[in-house]
Amino acid sequence: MRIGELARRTGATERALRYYEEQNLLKPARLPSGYRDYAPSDIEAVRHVRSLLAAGLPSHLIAELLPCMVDTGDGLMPGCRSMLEPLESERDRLTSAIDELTTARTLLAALIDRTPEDDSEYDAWMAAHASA
DNA sequence: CTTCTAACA
DNA sequence: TGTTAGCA
Repeated sequence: MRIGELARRTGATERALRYYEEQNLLKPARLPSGYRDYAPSDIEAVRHVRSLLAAGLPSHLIAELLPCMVDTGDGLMPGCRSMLEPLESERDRLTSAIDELTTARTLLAALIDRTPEDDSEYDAWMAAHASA
């Protein structure tokens, strides 16, 4: 399939798809016309790329990882065990990021819940906090 | 009409 | 990344 169809089917822009190729994340064949010719399996590959890129993984790591995921429901393909260490690092980085986001969300949620619909209780609040 | 490369009021 | 120009 050509770039337009892959873009439609993945939600990625054509611009992004060409960028992925430039980053060696995808290596579409070329039609005699010069148009990129993507394999059906690239649909899933693009989904993985978008997810991992959004999670902050460096493209070079994703580039190495993709071929390790090909044709595997779960684990990495044989010969990809060297990816384990960097992947564990990314996993831990995401765990920390999630913790920080959760803390921020909890703070915002509390502020929102404690805020009255209007300022009708403003005077009471002032009285309760009057210092001098 | 679709895709391509290159480039940036 | 968007977007556009100028081709094929």
